[in-house]
Amino acid sequence: MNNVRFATSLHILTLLTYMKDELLSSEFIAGSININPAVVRKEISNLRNNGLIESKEGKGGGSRLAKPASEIRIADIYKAVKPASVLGKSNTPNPACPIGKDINQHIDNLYQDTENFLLKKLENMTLEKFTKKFS
Amino acid sequence: MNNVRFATSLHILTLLTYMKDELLSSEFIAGSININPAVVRKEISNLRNNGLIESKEGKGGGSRLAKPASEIRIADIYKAVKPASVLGKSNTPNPACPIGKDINQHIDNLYQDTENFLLKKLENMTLEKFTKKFS
DNA sequence: TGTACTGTAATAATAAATATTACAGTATGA
DNA sequence: TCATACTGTAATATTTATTATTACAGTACA
Repeated sequence: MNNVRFATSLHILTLLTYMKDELLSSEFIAGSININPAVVRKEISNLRNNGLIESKEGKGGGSRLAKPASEIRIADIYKAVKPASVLGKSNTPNPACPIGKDINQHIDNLYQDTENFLLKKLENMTLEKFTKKFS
Repeated sequence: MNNVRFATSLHILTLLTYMKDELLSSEFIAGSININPAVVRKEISNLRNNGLIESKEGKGGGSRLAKPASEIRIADIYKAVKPASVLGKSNTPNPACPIGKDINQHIDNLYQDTENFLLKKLENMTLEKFTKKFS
C-alpha cells in the first residue's frame, strides 16, 4: 500500500470518535487533516458504504460514527481502503515456462495467507483503543 | 503495496533456486516473467544489494543465489522491495488541531507494530519452502 | 578481437493517487 | 419561501509512482 487513504480514514474516524455527539462537516475534518474537503467527502462516502459512518445532508449536516468505536475494528478500516494485497500485484508470466506457468497460483496463495494473517491482527484492534492513546 | 516488485523478485529467486547450478541471464529470466530484461537487471541489482543474489559479468555471465534457498526468508524479499509501510503513508495534518497534532505519532506506532507482526510471519517462510510447492 | 553478457542511466509511457472545481440536491431556519 | 450551509458526486487536472524501453560503457570469455 503506497497511499495515504488508511491514514486519512483513520484520522476521520478518530475525529468522529472524539466528538461523537456532533455531526462534523467535511470542511472541519479537512482542516484537521490538511487536505481538500472533496477528498474527505469521497473518503467518507467509502466509509459509509462500508457501514462505518453515517451522514446527514443539508444545512447543519455532517457525519458521525455509524456504531460505537468499540465495534469498529482496524481491520474494517484496512479492508475499506486497501487497493491490492499486502504483498502487491502479480505479473502475467510466460505460460510456456514451467515455473511461469504455475507461479501465480502459488503467489496468490502466499498473498492470501499473508493477508489473512494480517487481518487476524487488525481484527483485535479497535478504533476505541486507538483513540484512547490521545491523552 | 500496489506494485509488482515482490512478485517479480520472488519469481527471479524461484528460478535461481530451480536452476541453482547455472548462471541465469537477465534475458532468460525476463522471458519467464514476461517483462523487459532491463527491469530484471534492476531488480537483480536490488536483490544483490540485499545480499540475496550474486552476479557475474561478461560473456557467459548471469546470476545465482548468494546463499542456499533455505537461508533466504520471504521477509528478506519483502524488506528488499517494499516502498512504504503495510498500511501506507501518512498525511501532514494540522498541528493546530489537538488530534492532528499527535496523530502521526500514533499512526507511526500502529504502522510499526503491524509491520513487525507481518515480518514475524514472513521470517518463518523460506524461499526453499516456497519453491517446493512446484511439483 | 568479436561476442554475449552485466550495470546503469536516461527517458518515455502508463497507471495510480491526490487535488481542485463545479454544481445539483437536501435540510434548516429566518 | 428563500438564503444558507451543508452533502454527494462527477469531471478534470495535477502530481507522483510504476513500469517499459533504449542505449551504451564495462567486463569476461573463447
